[in-house]
Amino acid sequence: MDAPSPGALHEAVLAWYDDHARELPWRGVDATPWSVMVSELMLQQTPVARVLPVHAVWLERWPTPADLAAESTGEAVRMWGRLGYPRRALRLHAAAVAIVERHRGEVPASYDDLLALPGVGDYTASAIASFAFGQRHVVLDTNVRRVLARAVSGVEFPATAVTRAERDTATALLPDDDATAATWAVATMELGALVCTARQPSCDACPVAELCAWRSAGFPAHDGPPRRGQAWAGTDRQCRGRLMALAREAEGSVGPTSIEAAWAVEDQRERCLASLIADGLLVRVDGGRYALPS
DNA sequence: GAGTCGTGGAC
DNA sequence: TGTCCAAGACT
Repeated sequence: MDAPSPGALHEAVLAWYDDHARELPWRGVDATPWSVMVSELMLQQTPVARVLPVHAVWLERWPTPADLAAESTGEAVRMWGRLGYPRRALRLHAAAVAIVERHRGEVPASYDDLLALPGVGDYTASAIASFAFGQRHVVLDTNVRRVLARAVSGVEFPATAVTRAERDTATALLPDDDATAATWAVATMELGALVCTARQPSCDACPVAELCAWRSAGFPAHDGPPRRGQAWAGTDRQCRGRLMALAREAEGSVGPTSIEAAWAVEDQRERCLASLIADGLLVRVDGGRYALPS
């Protein structure tokens, strides 16, 4: 079956979004470019439900980039809590510093300026420019990629990495005017997050089911390389996570007894401590103790 | 371009 | 129960 027409897709998805969009703090009337930016960094590889409480605490405490920039990186890491990938907290802090230094404390509106900030890649720069500033950008996150793969290309999952053809498809579907393009971006993301989900899509509730190329093809199963899962038990990531949890929860520094109890394998433990220090997530203090950077 | 980097909920 | 996966970035 041919790919659905852009006009039909737009109408169906935008109408659905108008009725089904979640009310999220970074979408509210009091959202700021900074609150949008904080949400985007937190949402990288992290579900909305877990971001909500941390985002609220962060914006209460650091309502502007300058407020965060004035803090220690260790405090940012501590307040990141258990969101995961704590280097994002460092990058957000570094981005706040850069915003103060280069942009007079205001989150920049241009894609290029955003892309130059730490922790901001193509997706995040496009998302901030689109959601916070109402600009027209291709916003290709995992949700949008899956929606387009199914509805337009007729396959269950997109390729591992973004392809040229995929970006061309998304570009061709982008509405012409800024405001509609921005709503289209958030609407397709929402559709992927709530309806066109990875494992059990709710096609019965999908506004584009009648237009969907994957559905009309009979839901062919994924035909690419196996999507490998992420190993966890016994990995450096697990070890680093344990060590960071110790440091976050400590009043001051953490001593060797706690550290050795947290991870028994010595060479791996030492390697991870070294990598955490290299990342700027930990510092070594006197007496073989470790702490969040002050 | 493939590996690495946390965490926890859902099924 | 173990597997999958969640608004990616960086090297």
